[in-house]
Amino acid sequence: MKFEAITIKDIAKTLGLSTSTVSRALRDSYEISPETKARVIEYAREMNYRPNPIALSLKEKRSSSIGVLVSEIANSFFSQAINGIESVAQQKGYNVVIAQSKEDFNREVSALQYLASRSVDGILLSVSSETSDFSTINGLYSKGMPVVCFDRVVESIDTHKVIVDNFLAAYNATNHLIKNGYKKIACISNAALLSISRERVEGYKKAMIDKKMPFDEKSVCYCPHGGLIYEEVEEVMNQLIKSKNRPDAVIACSDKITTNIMRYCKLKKVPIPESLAMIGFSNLDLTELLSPSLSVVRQPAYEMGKKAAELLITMIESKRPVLDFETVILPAELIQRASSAKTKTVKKA
Amino acid sequence: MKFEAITIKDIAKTLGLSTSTVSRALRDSYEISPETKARVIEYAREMNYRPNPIALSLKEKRSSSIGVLVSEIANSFFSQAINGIESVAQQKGYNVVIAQSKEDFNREVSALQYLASRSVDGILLSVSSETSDFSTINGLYSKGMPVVCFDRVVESIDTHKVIVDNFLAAYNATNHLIKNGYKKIACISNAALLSISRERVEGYKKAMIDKKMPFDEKSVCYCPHGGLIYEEVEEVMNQLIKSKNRPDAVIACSDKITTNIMRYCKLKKVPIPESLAMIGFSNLDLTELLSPSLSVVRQPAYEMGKKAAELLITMIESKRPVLDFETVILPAELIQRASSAKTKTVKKA
DNA sequence: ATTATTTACGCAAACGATGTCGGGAATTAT
DNA sequence: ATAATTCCCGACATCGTTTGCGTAAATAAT
Repeated sequence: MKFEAITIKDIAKTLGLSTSTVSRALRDSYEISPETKARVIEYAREMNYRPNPIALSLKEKRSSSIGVLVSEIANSFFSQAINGIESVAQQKGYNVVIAQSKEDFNREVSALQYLASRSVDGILLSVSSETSDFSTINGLYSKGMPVVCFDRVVESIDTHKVIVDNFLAAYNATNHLIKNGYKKIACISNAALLSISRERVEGYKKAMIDKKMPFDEKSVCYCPHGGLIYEEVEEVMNQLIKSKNRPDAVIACSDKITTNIMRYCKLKKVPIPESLAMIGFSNLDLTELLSPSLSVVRQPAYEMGKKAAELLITMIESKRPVLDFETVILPAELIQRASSAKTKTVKKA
Repeated sequence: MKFEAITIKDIAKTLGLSTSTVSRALRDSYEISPETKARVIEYAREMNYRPNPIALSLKEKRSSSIGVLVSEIANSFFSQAINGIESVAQQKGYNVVIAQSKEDFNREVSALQYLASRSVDGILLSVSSETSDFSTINGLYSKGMPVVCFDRVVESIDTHKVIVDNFLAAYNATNHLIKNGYKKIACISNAALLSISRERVEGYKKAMIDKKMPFDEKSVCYCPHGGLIYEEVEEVMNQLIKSKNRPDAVIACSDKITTNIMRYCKLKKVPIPESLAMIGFSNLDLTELLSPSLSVVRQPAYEMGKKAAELLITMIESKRPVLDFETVILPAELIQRASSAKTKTVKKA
């Protein structure tokens, strides 16, 4: 099947004009007589003419589109961020091409290369949890492709970045558990490579040390696939639960890890918070409806997307190379609910 | 900022060849000598040359990309469907451009028009709940743009369609409530215009009539925004709860309606299922973790996306106009959990 | 030695739109 | 009446790639 849209050439032919004249008439150039303009505009409207964006892109060397590369769109944080990105993009006349890495390094590279080959004017990137080799993105960036990192940033490239204060968020979340009387707090994090993992784990450690809590390196666990796979969470949880130093609370550092821990506790009949308290990073909008209602660290995903898109478009439209870069750090929100509430068996510290 | 990728012209210049020769060498044409081929291929590899897809699109009049238009990607059903779509697209060498209507007719029209202007080779469409005027999509389709509808279909266009057996799903869900002893069952549906709404409401009605249950037209309610806005669900629920014929169970016909009813019941302290049983259409993957665990009708979203994408790509690649169309009807899954369980106060019917 | 064929490459057109340039006709100035 | 100036519009090149056609040189056939 083929879809043949009307072109400027078709209009020129039927109206007995040249393509240049039609083009100028449509762009309301002063060198076209009012009568000709009217004829052209009327006919174009009638035939529902739209300029071919592909031809424009080729000519202008820009596509008026931005690429977004995230690990998964079926993830509340990212879909909310994309909403923020779209709101800005639409307003500024860009459209958004979304690609998923699924936390897979090879998919990330091929997605980047597709986006790169001039089909987008810039890229918003949140790297996959597998990625430790940044040569593809570095290569693109050094050749002049505007890139803004959000959430999971690439330290090695010097550009705008939009993140949450992960350190403080984890610090506060851990503190909240400590205040509620929990003593043996474990931390289950995303892949160790990720910036967000490091920052969150650091926040957790600092809180534990500041409050002089017993702290054991074994109580920090990593899920290389970010909890996407239930079994990796199961394994980590089994280890924690069966260890002689069984934790009484846990902080989960990603959306999927959070929900998979809840699933685990339900399956294994580990009552929350009585037997294990928990708080997790999550952007799901129904954590209040879970059983028990879930204490969460919520990231301002929509705002992050918005800000990242604004920075990217500024970069794209800047005439001269951008030299000083911003790292926007937004605060996360701590929402206290039943899953981390004080339990009677725990004496206040 | 500008990103200048290497072109065939650059290669030609440095190697002292013509663009045609380079092009042919890269496509392994027989009329290029092995030595020249080797030179060109080696240099292209070295410089990481990629053909400009925009130039290709212009020349070939195809973009090797398909457009997906859904109401919202931050919706489990659609994000799962998109995953299915992407899996097929990637395998067949297409990339996916995603657009959201946010249930807004104007956004839908402008998204369609963007996709239309030759930037995609075909469109996968699930219409917005506001749409009653299908002239844009009809116009595109009649001009030869391949379109496949999924989930929310447009009856007036004759093309491939991929849906769930909504009638049967709602029939079974209603029956399930009846079997568990509920008598006054209300149905809260998405916008009345949508195909899925009509089919689901019909299934509900049929079950009520078959089982000789008291049936009142007032027990069918509609949310024009598909439950996206909490307040519209609140209003409907207030009416139902306060009516003299207060229902003892409810069937919710969309994801957002389902979760917003739960939110309502939690806020208003309406115990589920004791005071109001419920079952809802939902593709969330943590409905088991809700309080109470939620009975759901689950759609095979991933498979629907896959099938729809396959049909679309077949249409796109078909040499002659496709004339006989398929309507693929997949079964939904009924998952019984606590929210619709029998309660002691209800005698078995 | 002359002609025919093959080999290996370049030229130019095309896709749709825009912008630069140039020029014919009509109007105004001299 | 002639020169100068507007006013409108068309021809052409361009973006990157592919492809049909032409062709010089090399080889093969006569």
